[in-house]
Amino acid sequence: MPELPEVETVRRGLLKIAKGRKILSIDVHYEKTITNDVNWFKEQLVGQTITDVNRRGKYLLFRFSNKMTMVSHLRMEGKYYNLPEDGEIHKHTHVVFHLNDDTKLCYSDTRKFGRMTLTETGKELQVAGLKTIGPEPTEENLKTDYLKDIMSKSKREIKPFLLDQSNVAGLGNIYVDEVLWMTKIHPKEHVNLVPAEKIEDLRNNIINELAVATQHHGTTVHSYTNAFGNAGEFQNHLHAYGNVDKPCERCGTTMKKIKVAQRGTTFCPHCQVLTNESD
DNA sequence: CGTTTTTCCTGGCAGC
DNA sequence: TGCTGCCAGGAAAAAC
Repeated sequence: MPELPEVETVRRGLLKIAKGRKILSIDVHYEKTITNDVNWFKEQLVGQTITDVNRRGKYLLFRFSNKMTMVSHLRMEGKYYNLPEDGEIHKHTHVVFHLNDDTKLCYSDTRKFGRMTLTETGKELQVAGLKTIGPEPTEENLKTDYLKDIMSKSKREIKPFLLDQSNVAGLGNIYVDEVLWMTKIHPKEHVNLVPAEKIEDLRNNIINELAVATQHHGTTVHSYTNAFGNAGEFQNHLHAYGNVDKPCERCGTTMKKIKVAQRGTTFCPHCQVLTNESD
């Protein structure tokens, strides 16, 4: 499930194989992937050149020469891959962009959750999701005071709070479990009860963890072939996610898996304790 | 308005 | 073997 480090890895791959290429035609095999009218989508993009690919949170932003932007979200299993023009597309390929260098850029998505939305460049922040997106998890954009402020105003459990992209952009199930383990916060802790010094710690851990995971090209959970974002090996550096029944790397206590807000959640029951249990 | 629940999907796997 | 049922999960939409 691609989170910020994986999406950033995909973006860098796309720059190499798509930037500067012109779209000759587009095949759409599953119309719901495109949230616009499909014919309008094709009319706008055929003949245009991909000038750049940017990212905001987990959203990819394809820039085109006609001042249009395609917002692409991979959700659970969306992936881009490229083939020679005469190559056979894989199962679950929903959109194919035929490019002017005798290749095609393919989008496949087993669970069909991913979406593409075309909009005028400059108006992409009006697209659902981007309209309410929170700050990027970087030194410059994610300030401790901001986190302290929004956390003081909410009584939600911290796991769904951090998964909510309107609070902080880019975190998903894997990295939320990681940063909560690092910061020693129980995933069900209510955010208004987290002490100030832990909020600063949490903020630093979020920024650092996502940056380091990006350096490792992200985490590969399932192995895919011919898809970007599958080169990552950060799964070898995870401390919580996927470590159920293993000893905590800090204290040796057996890691537990529970459900928090409908999400599978792995944590250390010794290091990560609820406030009302410890006092 | 803030928060929780439901919905969208398919492959994989447990259980019979 | 083949069937049923359940699970995984990001975020929009609906419900509360």
